[in-house]
Amino acid sequence: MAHDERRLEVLRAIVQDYVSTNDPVGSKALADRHDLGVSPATIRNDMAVLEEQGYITQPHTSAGRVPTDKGYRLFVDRLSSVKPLSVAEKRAIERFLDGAVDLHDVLGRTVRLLAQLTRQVAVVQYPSLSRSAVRHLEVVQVAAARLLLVLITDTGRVEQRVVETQTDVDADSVRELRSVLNAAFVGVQLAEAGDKVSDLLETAPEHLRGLVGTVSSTLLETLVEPSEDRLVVGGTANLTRGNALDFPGTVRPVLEALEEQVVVLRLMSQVDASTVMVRIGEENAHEALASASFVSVGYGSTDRALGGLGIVGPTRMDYPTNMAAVRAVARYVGHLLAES
Amino acid sequence: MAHDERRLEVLRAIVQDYVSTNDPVGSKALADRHDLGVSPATIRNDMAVLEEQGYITQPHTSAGRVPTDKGYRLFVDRLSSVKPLSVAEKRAIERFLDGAVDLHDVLGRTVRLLAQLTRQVAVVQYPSLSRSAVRHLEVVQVAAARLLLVLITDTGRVEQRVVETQTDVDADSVRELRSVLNAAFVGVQLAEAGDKVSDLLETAPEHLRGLVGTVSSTLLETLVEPSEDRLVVGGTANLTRGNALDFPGTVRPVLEALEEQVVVLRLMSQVDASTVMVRIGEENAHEALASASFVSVGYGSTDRALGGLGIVGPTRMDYPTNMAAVRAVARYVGHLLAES
DNA sequence: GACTGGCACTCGCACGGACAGAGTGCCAGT
DNA sequence: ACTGGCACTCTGTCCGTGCGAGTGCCAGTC
Repeated sequence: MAHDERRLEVLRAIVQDYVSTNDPVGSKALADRHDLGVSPATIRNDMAVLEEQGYITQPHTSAGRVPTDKGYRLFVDRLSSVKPLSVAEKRAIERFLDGAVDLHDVLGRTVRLLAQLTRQVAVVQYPSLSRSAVRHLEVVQVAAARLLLVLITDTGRVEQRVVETQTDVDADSVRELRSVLNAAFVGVQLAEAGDKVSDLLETAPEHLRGLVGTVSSTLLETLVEPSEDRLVVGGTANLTRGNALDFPGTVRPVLEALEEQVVVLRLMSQVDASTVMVRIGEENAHEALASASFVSVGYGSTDRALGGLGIVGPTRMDYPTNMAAVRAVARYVGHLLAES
Repeated sequence: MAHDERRLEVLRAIVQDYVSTNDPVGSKALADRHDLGVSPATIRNDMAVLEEQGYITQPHTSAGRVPTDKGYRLFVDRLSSVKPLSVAEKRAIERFLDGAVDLHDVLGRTVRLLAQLTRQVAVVQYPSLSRSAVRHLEVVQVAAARLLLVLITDTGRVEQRVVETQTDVDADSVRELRSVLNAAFVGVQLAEAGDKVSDLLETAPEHLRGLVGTVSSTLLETLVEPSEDRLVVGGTANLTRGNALDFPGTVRPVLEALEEQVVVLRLMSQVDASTVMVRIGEENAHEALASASFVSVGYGSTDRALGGLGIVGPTRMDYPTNMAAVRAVARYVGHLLAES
């Protein structure tokens, strides 16, 4: 029906105008700025219907309309296409990320880049341990009965734990332990390392059994602990830009949620590497983020997402552009980590 | 002179009241809340003098007085004593920090703890590389001509770099390289590692010269780079508490400075472990922090500060309590890192 | 039946005056 | 040297008014 067509067109126009002007948009302004081919009065009728359907709302009687979460949702799903980045932006991504010296540096640059491109808060998750494989295990003796265990993954993460042994350990045992561990674990996915541990306990040389047991249990702890999924946050200053309507009252709860990390990590756990995920306002199912949107995607090869990255901002954001930026950065980071 | 005595007493009272009530304080309120033994009129005279001397100021004519940076400085230097922490607080520190599994965890807990204790933004610096010694150097081959170099310090930091070698390397060379490097560097302060490198180039076996050269130069880069001084920031949500007077206009520049890190790190470079450093407002000599105070101290043993930690907040803060908290946390962190 | 122009209506907001309250500075008195 | 009293200044607030934006509705037109 031509009717519905135009109504959606009106919704699209409202979203676009509101995002760019930062002001509730009225029928007259819409008619002026867009070629809808109808008069403000007609647009008003359409708006009344859109409001009834819950796509838009007015902050107060004599103000223009503002999209609701549902309105943004429809916009993202059906009314917009991801806007390709400019060549300059692609260049910027490369220039910004090349020259990173290690994983920490890559992620630090990524979060700054993303914050700068989108002018929102950026979040980047460390490659999930459970999706990494062991590249090397190092054992360093720091005291007679204390070992430092260092785990290096193929994704560049380095985790360390101190292990207290029941008895003193000599240098030979350390050497032996190191080669036993590496022989058993190198190349193994961490998610499957649990199984290997039991194997190892049986096959390990007699005199090392105790040591291997102690060390292995620490190793397992390191992996099981899901809180070890780290998050880098940047660009929080961007929260202070924008409209008073953007966050009701204060940005405080958002800042708190970002520091909590847990909240964001939970959202992040749902990403996959092929499609950009958008969570709008109340969809986030967490009070602090009820007035925020979260745009994220997994990075890594398409068949294996190593972790996620994304942005957090007001629901009033430029979704097409931001989705493009998030996707582009994720791709580049994926390449970067794959080849290191 | 009894005069001056009382005037300082008045200043102290103003600072205390302003910090706790968040409102400019007038002569009457002062007379009511403190036993100064004189009438409001007399206090007014004292205040006029204090204002003339630049210790206090009034936001506008009919408001009470507010301390200036200079006023806070005098308060910190001469009018306050560091307030000891309650037993409960000391308990909280121990409970909070014990059970940390590695350096990252220690610093993460520290920053949360400090933010919670002081209700300000907390910053913690990673142990400075230049003040750490090598505990172990690990070389992992990740491709025919690519090595991963992992540096573990006695302070628990782990740094990694990828090294591209000119020619392919075989497993034996890697092993040899590893032992040569460890023999040369283990126990050496990183600040002095530069000297060792040239020694090593001469003493290393002929066939390893090239390899040692390439690896060493990367190693040096890692250390020279001062940007590798990392910073953990937490409790930024606390910036949104408090008075409109606290930060003129917006907290934005403060957030930006915290993300920059460089600014804070430069301030942090001046800490020592024995005395708590307080920088008030304009003293920070950086525009973004002109309305903020920075309270910091070094951690580590008293003779060797490994790094710094502190808090950033409005100049209107409870200095005695916050200084105590910063010092107490630094001590505990120092112990913790010393024994690991 | 769909669209449009016109019109009355509702609000929020900016402006301005009046007012109360807080706080000061000054002065004369003890 | 201190104090009580007093006039003064300034801000924040409340209220009434007018304006403008934007709407909803209705009668009229294609």
